[in-house]
Amino acid sequence: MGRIPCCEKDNVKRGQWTPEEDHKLSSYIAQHGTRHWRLIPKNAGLQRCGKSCRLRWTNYLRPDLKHGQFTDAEEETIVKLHSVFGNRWSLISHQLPGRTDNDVKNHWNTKLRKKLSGRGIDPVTHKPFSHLMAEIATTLAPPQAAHLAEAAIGCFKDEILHLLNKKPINFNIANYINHKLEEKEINAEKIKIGPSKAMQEPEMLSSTIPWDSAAATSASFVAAPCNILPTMPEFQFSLSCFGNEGDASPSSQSVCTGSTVDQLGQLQGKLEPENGGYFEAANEVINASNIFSPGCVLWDLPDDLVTLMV
DNA sequence: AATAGTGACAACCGCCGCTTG
DNA sequence: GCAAGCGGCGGTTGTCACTAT
Repeated sequence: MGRIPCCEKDNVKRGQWTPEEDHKLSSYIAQHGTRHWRLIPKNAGLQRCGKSCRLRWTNYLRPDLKHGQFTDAEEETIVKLHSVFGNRWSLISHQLPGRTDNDVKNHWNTKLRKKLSGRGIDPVTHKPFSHLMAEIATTLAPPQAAHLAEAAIGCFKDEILHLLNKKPINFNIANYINHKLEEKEINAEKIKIGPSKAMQEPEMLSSTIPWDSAAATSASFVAAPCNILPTMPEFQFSLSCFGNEGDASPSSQSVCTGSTVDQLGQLQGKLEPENGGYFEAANEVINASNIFSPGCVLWDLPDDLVTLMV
């Protein structure tokens, strides 16, 4: 036996509120207050459910509400509080005068979540994606870790997709390698770049001139075969930078397949680019100079996962 | 110009816990 | 102590405007 509904569904209006309805509700509440929501629509002459009236009032009509854009400070507060309270929107909104739980929730779901993802941070745990993967790798035995990692990637699929689609970083490996072959001197530090920097300055990665080591911190990479790959004269990865400083630990090796960039040849075999020569060059550079340090991981995603994502 | 896709926001739904009789 | 009712909450869906194709 369920609960008795708070109003008779057949006799109530639903959907968008009209200005007239807003006026009726506001006027009534100004005179009588907000006690007994069940009685308010009846007394105010509204064909609405009491619950609907309450929502309309608390989320929109209340005079103390702010209706404009969220400020940077407000966003920062939301992110901080969300890292502590999770989806306790009411709790969070109480710290933001003039904002309702619905406002905060909507803003989080439409903007902040993606913003965090764009920075390589899992919006649920507020940890860098690479940390989560590394945790999985270090806490579980390889078979379970691989399984869980696949599940995790499934969970992060939207975020990863967002990164790949919205913030693509086309790393022109050919130009980079050519440049490095000329230099004959590779410093692993030079290929480490902080994710935020990378997001801000993607051209650093596509430039024929390698990025500035001054910008280097550390990073892990997710590599998925780009669908433009076969058509490009140069081999390209679609790379997304994850992680923060300190990520470059051996434990952050790929838990999907156990492959690191040392196994680029395998990746080559999988992808079968027409320009395999670049892989030879890549391996040469890698072997000679440790271009990708062990901590810099190419996530060699299983084909079915890639298919899912792409 | 038409259509599809996306983002932002508003509103609804169902569950839960507290209050009240 | 118990059940009904209410208000609050978080998740989900609907709607509209704007943008891209």
